[in-house]
Amino acid sequence: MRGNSIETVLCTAHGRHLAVLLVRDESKKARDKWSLPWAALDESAALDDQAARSANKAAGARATWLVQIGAFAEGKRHPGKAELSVAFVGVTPHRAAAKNAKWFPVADLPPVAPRHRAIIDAALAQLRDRLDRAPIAFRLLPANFTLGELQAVYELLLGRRLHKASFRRSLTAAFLVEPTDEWRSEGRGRPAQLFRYAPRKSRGRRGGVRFEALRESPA
Amino acid sequence: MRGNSIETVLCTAHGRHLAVLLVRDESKKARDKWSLPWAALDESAALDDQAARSANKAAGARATWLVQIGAFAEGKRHPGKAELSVAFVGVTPHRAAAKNAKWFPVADLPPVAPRHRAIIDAALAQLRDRLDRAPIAFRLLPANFTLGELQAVYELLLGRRLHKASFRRSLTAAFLVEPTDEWRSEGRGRPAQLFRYAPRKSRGRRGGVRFEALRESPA
DNA sequence: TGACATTAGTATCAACTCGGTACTAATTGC
DNA sequence: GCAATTAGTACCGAGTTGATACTAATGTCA
Repeated sequence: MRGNSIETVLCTAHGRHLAVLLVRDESKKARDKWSLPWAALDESAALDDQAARSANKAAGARATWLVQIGAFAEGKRHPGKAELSVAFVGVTPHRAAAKNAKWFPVADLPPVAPRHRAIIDAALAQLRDRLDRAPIAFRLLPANFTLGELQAVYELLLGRRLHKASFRRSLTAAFLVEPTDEWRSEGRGRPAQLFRYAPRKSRGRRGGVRFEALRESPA
Repeated sequence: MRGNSIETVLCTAHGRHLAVLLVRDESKKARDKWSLPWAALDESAALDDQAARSANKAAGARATWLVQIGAFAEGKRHPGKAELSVAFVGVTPHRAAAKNAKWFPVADLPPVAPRHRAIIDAALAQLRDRLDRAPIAFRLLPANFTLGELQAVYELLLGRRLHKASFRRSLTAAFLVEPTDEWRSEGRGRPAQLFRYAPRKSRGRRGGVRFEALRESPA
């Protein structure tokens, strides 16, 4: 193959782990058994649509959020020997994977082709980076969720604990969720109210400039 | 041409305008005279290096910050008929453009190929989006700059006025700049002290989650 | 030369925000 | 009923924000 390919890093929250969907690569033997879902690039269709279709086929579920993260050329050992790989990252609520596919916790991935490894790393970095600009955490959860679950997803992706009262104050102040009249009893303890993602747009951004993030990667 | 291409959106601050570098497309006649700097993709070199070289050649100046923004396939009328365009956005302090190249204010761009138009729009959106995560404003300015100039760049890119005292408080609290012993007298008014970008890294991010940005594009 | 306009930079303060601690609420298990 | 457990809230001190108003240093022009 001398053309381009399209690959999708589909992520979900699986208990206390963030998981990535990999598919069994039937064309190979013992090593490199797993790879990202990929397909040869079809010049006649939009990139987004191809990625969505590819994710849907591999996971058996629609990606509830999906965005392109870029083109990758390095790491020659691409499964299909594509010159250029256009990569996407997406999320979906957790459910069982389709045939020949499996969710792997990101901390415990099997070996994959070097270019796929680079794509996965970039995808996870983007997921963290865009967490406060795109509704990633909300799309990772089912339509109705408890605020505890939402906070757990944020903590999972950010890798640090958050203050419960502050988290809820900010959330309600942003008018991003609204309560349903359902409650979920999870064994012991008081039942939690279910919420749904229902953002109300605001006009224009307020507030000052936040420089703190610049101290992390001051290239 | 049936391969891939690489294009660079190089930006600078030109007075009160944000400007993009376009090059004269010699192969065409009256219409579509201008296009983004682009080159056929060379499979043997890293994407970043090719983009840096291309920007350097077109502007006659090094891009002080450069990052890939993705692959573009839509808008068939690419100047070189490339199947896929890998696009980069970069910034550079303002200086005169090289031969056959010209800085255009973003509000007053000449007609370009549809794919190039899409790339420019995406590049500017990324610039705004990454302003608080990458040192874009600092790289847009010369090595030494006044805090007034820095604030003006932020206001230009954000499209809104900022509060002077708050801006400076946040900036010094983030340990991103340090004063030089130079002062610049800009005609009338008190001279301004020159600063340089000299970030001191911090360990780990603090603070809660900011949901506000989610209310802008609640897809 | 001195008032004045102009731009740089700082001080003060009230309102707001954040995060720690400790509380109340509703459920299960014994 | 009572302890244990999880959900959700109240309070409060510390820190941050942004409006206003101030001081500082220069050029301009009478």
